[in-house]
Amino acid sequence: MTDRSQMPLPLAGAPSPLRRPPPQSRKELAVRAAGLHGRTVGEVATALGCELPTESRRGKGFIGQLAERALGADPAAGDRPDFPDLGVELKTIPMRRDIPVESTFCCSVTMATADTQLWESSRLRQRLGCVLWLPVDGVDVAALAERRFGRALLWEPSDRQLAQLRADWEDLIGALGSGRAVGGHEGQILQLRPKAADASVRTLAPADGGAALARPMGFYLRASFTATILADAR
DNA sequence: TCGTGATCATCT
DNA sequence: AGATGATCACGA
Repeated sequence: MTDRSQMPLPLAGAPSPLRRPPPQSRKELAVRAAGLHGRTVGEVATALGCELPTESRRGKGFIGQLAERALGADPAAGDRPDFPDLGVELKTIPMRRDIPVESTFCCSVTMATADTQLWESSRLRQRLGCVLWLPVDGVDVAALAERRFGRALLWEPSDRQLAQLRADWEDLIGALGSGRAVGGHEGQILQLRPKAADASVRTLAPADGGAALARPMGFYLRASFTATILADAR
């Protein structure tokens, strides 16, 4: 049997950006991710034939999508995990001296049904079942191409972490479900923030006695929580 | 248009 | 400086 995952990465100059085949197991995924350790964004982009964004403002999400290609994530996963067959979600995380710099977007909130959702079947619960964290160093030190992949961590939340997540989720979704506006200051390890193309976007959400238009929101993990996850593994 | 990939930029 | 709210790119 041919193991395509062990084939050398293609050279630059390919007609279109390449994507590696999906990994067949979590083990294989972990091995691939380990292979990125120490490589720069520029090296990996060249190997896959990806062009680097020219302005930093235009580069949002680039490293995440590059990592998806390098590891063989399913581009059509939609709101399923990035590796649907493995139940694994991929998150690149910008680091500064071993500390996460930013919060981590997890998923959007279906505002209209915020009053009837349950934790166990929630989008957040599904997406955080197993996460491959891929640190990327040099966020404020190096140009995009010089930033370097760190040591990946395949993580499943502990019972305690799951309880923390659930408690925050229930508080936050409960507030939305009751028609209350929620800002980023609420939640111990999770937060709700606006998530839309711009500040004018509105969607239908529960309101006192009915429904009203509100800003679409997304769940984010606070950087302080992500720091504990990554620190536990070191 | 929505959801996912995040980072940017302003305010405190 | 850190955190919150705003914004940019892409694919289905």
